Amino acid sequence: MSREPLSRDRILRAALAVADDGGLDRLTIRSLAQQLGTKPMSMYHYVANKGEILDGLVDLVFAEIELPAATGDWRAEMTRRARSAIEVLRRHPWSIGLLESRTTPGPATLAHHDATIAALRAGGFSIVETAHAYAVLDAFTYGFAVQLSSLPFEGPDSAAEVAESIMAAMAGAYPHLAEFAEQHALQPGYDFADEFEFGLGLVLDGLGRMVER
Amino acid sequence: MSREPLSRDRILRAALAVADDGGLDRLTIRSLAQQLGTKPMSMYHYVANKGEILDGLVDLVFAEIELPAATGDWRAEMTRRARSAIEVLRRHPWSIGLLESRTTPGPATLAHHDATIAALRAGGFSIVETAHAYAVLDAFTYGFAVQLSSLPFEGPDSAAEVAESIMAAMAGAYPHLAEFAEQHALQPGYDFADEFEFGLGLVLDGLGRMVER
DNA sequence: ACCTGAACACCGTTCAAGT
DNA sequence: ACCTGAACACCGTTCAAGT
Repeated sequence: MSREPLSRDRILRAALAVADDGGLDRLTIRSLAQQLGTKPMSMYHYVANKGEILDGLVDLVFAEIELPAATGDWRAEMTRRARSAIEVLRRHPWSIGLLESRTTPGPATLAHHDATIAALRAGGFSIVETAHAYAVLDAFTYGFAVQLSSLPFEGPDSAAEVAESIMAAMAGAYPHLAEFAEQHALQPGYDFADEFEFGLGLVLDGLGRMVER
Repeated sequence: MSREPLSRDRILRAALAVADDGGLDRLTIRSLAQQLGTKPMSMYHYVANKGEILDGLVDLVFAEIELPAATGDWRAEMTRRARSAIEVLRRHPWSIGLLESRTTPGPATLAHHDATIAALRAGGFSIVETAHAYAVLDAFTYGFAVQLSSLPFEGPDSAAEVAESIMAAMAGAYPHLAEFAEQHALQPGYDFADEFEFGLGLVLDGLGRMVER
């Protein structure tokens, strides 16, 4: 089928595709080789081991996040960056668990850090303030992505069904949780993703106060 | 060696010990059996599969986090809870990647959620405000734990050495990142963990403003 | 009832061999 | 130079058998 020669790039793009539609568990050297129309061992000419593929994937995901610009309007740029990051992590939920375990940053990852620092500095943040801002922004954004990905339900329909049954057993032992679920989280219009804008606004407001005083 | 009979509890405690000193990769059914002085298949009388062991581990970790009390002083209770969570996650870094992938909460997990909601409600938070607060607090706390665990270095000594060499290659391509690292992150007294209190304070201040107005 | 040996269908990776 | 078959040391889990 695929007659173009193997390459590190082609391997990584195929790995991204496999992970996107089967999750990280489905991504094995063997399945990857099959998807590429080669044999497992062929790939070891382009990557040292599976870890290097995972590192490459993390960098591919980072590359999809919009880079902030050093315009001086740090709030607009950080908002755009955070929203883009959440979108990208929703698109590649399998990557969330990976970002934490891989400690060898690739070029796109480094470029992303560089652009973010540049945008904050251009907005008037000192180096110490930049450190504060970066830590709290990324902790919030990344943590929110984790929460989103670990919600037990996908659609708003299944949510109610799944939870309703748990609820009955729960009401006695966990009254506050039960009340919260019934009156809020299980209501028709509820979407946890909406909490992102509140939290992001809260963090950005706090940072605004930090630099103004 | 160990003559006390096998039990779900004994299996989970052993699994926690294995994960604590070898990481999650080292925790296999086979290694666990050996640690317990039994054979792999014996454990299937107490747990359905490995996933159930992982679910149990997550609940054991949750059980270690201090429960907030419904005293009305929500800020003190949320501070205590967040600090405790970070401590616990540092003690069991392997669990961080697990919390996200396991979607069947155990009793300690549910009790934790219940107590947190109760503490916020007792502090005067409406249900909607509780949802806001819980989302942003947990996103920040959990995300910060992830950042901490993915730092490439442990001690403050190795930090400089590891990074110094990267820095040289980096300075050209990523000038802002290089400047930031040199002038801040690689300075002797720097400890990323210190950013936690800043971020937590920022989030709590924001929540305080939300409930006061 | 509780435990376990053998076996199955998988992994990532090494090593020696093909073209 | 690029690719690959066979093999090794692992996995989690099923199934049938032991006590």
